[in-house]
Amino acid sequence: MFETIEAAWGFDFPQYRTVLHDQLVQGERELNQMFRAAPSRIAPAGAVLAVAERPSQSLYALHRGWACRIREWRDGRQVIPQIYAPGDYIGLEAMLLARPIDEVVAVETVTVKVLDADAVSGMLSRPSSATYLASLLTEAQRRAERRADRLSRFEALERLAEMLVDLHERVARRGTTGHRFSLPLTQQRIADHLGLTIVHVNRTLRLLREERIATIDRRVVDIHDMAALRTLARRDMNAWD
Amino acid sequence: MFETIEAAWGFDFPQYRTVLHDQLVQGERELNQMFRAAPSRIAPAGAVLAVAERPSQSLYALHRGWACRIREWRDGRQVIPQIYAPGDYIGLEAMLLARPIDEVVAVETVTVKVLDADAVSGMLSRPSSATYLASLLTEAQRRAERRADRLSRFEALERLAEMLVDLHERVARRGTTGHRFSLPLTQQRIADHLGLTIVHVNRTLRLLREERIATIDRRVVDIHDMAALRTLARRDMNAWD
DNA sequence: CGTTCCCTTGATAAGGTTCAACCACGGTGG
DNA sequence: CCACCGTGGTTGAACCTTATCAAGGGAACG
Repeated sequence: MFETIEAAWGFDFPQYRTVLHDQLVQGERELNQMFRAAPSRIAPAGAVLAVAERPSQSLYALHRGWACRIREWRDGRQVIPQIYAPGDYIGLEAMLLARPIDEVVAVETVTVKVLDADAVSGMLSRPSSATYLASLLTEAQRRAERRADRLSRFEALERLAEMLVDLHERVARRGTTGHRFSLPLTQQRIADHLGLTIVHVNRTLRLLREERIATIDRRVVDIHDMAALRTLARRDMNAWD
Repeated sequence: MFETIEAAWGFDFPQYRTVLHDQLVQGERELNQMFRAAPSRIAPAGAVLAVAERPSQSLYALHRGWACRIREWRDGRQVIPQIYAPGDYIGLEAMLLARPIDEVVAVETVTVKVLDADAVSGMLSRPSSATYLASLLTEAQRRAERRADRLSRFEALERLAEMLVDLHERVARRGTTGHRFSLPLTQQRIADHLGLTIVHVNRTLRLLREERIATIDRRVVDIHDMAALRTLARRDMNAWD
């Protein structure tokens, strides 16, 4: 067995970590401030918040409603790499791209705060907020890798359970208590997100319903047995939780 | 059908894009310079370049040899979210994390250039290089999402073909011509990367061999029919190529 | 009151895993 | 020099999960 490189080469980590931490805290504050001052907009269900193929160096903060990022395959099928809940930032991955590869669509009426390209550019030139943006990007990457991991190892029931647990946690963090929340996604969209067919999503939902674990009816999720759902979601398996 | 938000709200994009472009070019130059001045190290096959659970705010440039990032599940199985070829940067996703979730292992003897935590911190405080680092993170995220997409839509043969095409492109970009290259990964590792079992990877490799499209023998890849391989890899399907 | 989404269900087939065994090759030690 | 061992690769058979094809059903909206 080999030593790690750091140990072998005598690296050490001084107080750098707390310096970094301070930068992040300050950067977060700055971003929050800018969003507080930013204009707020309303977009109807189906509106395209950001277009593929067109630069959009602006950044959104989703304030109310749900949105999702949609990637279209050339064969017409779609992939939904990300679902945005209230409180999420939108546009991080497209911020620096000349040509984004997918679009963001409001799945119901949403209100968003908008930082335009100049504001984003300004943030990138301040060390604290640039570092904070980088940390948000890191987090986004981590999310993408979690999704990849689940797609490679989880089967349908587990994927669905994981999605519901995740979404519930995200809406719960914003204050909604209880085990019911609205989720304005069609089964087709859920299938596109989980890498399944709509038929199989439907059957899997029936399973959850029959086992009295959770139901999705007319865009409303009801979690009846959170413990069972979490077990299915295998929150104990991953390395990160 | 709805207009896009930008159109509806009258956004426009001025010369910001070229400003961004200049920043990126300069940032890339700066990072290259720092790596040129950075110390070079050799690590043997099996060496752990970065440890999970321990902060490692340093950045590596893989100069020679292959490495891969390994994430361990609590049930003992492993996932390989990324394979590093010569020329790749290592440690981007862990750069800002207090607690990385996976480790990077050299799969053969490697030489790497190392930027320590202070150097990274310094880059983050310069707008141009901070922006460039952010763009590298964006690219990393994109790669992760590509992987997720393939896992959700490709079957075994296509995944394997895609991997071979991708790796070939990456070694070819560094000057190696021809359709043969060394790939020091066991079938188990390939399986962990593609989300398959070792048994099925083996069978799929046999298929590629029987069809005279490609062979992997004793850690050496031979691509006999690049056109067929690219067709299998469905490079025409994605939105981004 | 018809049209249009979206959801639901059955039958069948394809793709992948699991289990179990065997093979090949490169050490290592007697 | 050869027997032994461990790692990694190979193959078969049974089974399981999911896709595909096809058809119907129900609710919302003009």
